[in-house]
Amino acid sequence: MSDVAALAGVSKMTVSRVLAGSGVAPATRERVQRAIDELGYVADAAAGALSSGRSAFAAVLVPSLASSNFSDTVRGLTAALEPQGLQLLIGDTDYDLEREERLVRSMLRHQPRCIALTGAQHTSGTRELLLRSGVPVVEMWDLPTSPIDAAVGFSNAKAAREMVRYLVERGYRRIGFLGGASELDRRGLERLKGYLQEVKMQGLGEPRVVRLGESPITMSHGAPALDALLHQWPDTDAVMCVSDMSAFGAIMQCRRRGLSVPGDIAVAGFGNFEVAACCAPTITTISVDAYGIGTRTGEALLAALAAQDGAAGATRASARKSVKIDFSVIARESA
Amino acid sequence: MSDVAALAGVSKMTVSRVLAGSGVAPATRERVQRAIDELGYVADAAAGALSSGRSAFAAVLVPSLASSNFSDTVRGLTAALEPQGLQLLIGDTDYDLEREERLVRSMLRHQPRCIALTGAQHTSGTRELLLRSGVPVVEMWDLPTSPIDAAVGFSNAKAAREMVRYLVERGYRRIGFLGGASELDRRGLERLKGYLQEVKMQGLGEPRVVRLGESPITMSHGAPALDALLHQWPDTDAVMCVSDMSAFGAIMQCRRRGLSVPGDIAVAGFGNFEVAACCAPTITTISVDAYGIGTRTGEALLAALAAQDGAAGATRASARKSVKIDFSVIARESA
DNA sequence: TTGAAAGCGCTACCAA
DNA sequence: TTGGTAGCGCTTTCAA
Repeated sequence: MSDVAALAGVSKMTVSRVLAGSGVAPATRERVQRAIDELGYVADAAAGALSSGRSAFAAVLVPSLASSNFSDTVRGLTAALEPQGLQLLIGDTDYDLEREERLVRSMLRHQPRCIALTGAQHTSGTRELLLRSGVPVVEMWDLPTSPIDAAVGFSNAKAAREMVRYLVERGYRRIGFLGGASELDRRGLERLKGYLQEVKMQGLGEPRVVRLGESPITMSHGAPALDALLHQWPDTDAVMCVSDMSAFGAIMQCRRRGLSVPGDIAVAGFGNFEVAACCAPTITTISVDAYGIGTRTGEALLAALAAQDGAAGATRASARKSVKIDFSVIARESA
Repeated sequence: MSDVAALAGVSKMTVSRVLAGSGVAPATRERVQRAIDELGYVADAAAGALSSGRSAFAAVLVPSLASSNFSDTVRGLTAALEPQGLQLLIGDTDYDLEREERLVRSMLRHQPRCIALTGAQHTSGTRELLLRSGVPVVEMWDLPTSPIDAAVGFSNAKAAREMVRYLVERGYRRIGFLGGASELDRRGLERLKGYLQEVKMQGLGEPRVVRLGESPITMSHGAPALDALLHQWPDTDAVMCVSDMSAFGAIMQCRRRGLSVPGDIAVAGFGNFEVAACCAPTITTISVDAYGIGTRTGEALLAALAAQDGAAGATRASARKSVKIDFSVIARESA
């Protein structure tokens, strides 16, 4: 920066002002800009952060980047935060709460302005780190009973119940559920819980649950789970799956077994992934606006930052609100 | 840090050493650690970076986080770099070279130790920024003719040619190609180029190419492209697709049209995505080790950093080597 | 509108 | 093994 200042014949302070875009005479500004371009100067963000006491980072933690659900959410966050000059610091927890804590600690070292986490469950260490840091936090994809700050999500249990009701309305009675195996995937467990509640409520008899393998749930979970379900309960007339991924795997397995979908057995998914719209048959599913969760989270984060800047009295508690995201059953061919 | 030092009854320097893990007497170390825990102290990475002149960041740019290809590569990079204490700074270029340049500039402000880019094509501004920064660079997923530093990838054209040869061996002659529409997706264009070369080489007559819509190629591109292909060349006996995504869409469309795969028409994909293994029929494809590209890139980056530390004479040129990643045709049911 | 000085929190370096 | 000092490259604050 000294070099730039010398070349432009101004002080470092003026260069700093040009970079920040604040009150500099147009002529001076242009001279400085020319010097910057000529030298290929790139300002050091670490020095700026240290000096000003505020970084330009926003931290985001998702369980998996490979899931289109979460990568859509990250895109939404990017869309909301990047125009405000925030740089995303993205971390992949791999559905591991210990790893989440390590990542939170590591990200906190960079003094992020705000942080977005996935889910309502975290280690006590994570909560403590976050609380101590004083950084605005938004939890996504769930509606925690005791949120750290704010939350943007929906009730996975309610969504699953809605799907059961949809299937019942369509005349299905012997409904199975594939998924919810892993303690790590709380959202999957919530969906299972919703299924169990509604099966009881509707008096559909004994629940028919096949718990699949590890998170994240992938397409390949679907086939063996369907086989297991039909082995134990051969008269099952509909299956709902914890995710469109496993629903797809199940449908392909039906095809291999010579079962028609939904003629012999109906199959429903969750998430409205691309495969649900493209598969033949198209897959009935729950649509959730993953991208919207990202943008809404971004907005909540920005609001918290604005509150911080504005009223010094704006307490953490005042920002503690939940944004409920809509979901809906998308009726397609498979159920 | 002063607070921690005071509480532990040592100097700041000793606290710094405990954090860095270097020569401190066990008793002192423990005392300091207790103080750290008690105060919930989290070191400021920006100050450390400024002081030491080196950050703990490794920058990564991929065209899209939603593609499992690239998210696998990011996982591989994480696996290689995180154990070395490097924190990934992940950016999503959205297949936009201008955006890539902006992201590179923005990341360079954080003084990353090294940077991984996707593809061989970049704006001249990007190249200049990178060259000037002096940071080790690895380009992934391609083998550039004039790499910036090092590269880890494969020839997408050669891979496509191998697929054409495979189809010819299987007796197909009237082979179409779906994809390669967007100038933005250089790897898709390379695959198209390989198809065209091999079709000529094998004397298969007029090429049958349907260029699909925008990047990234998704499942929904497959159906309309297949329709267009069969409309223009109804006697086509095999289709190769620029990606498993579109291959899947094409196969589902065949099903809707009552065409059996591969009986009436063979379909091949590219990338060995999960859907290729789970679809019925399973999809013949080109397998590329996306995760391995990530780990190999990470290793190349670490080697460059080690060289930097070691011999001061280690020039940029000395690191300029390409790592060739293997690919292979996975023969499955669809072709 | 511009400049000068102080200092952010840490680590490199040298000394004890 | 430990401590003191200097300074990293910026922004804040105040003065001109």
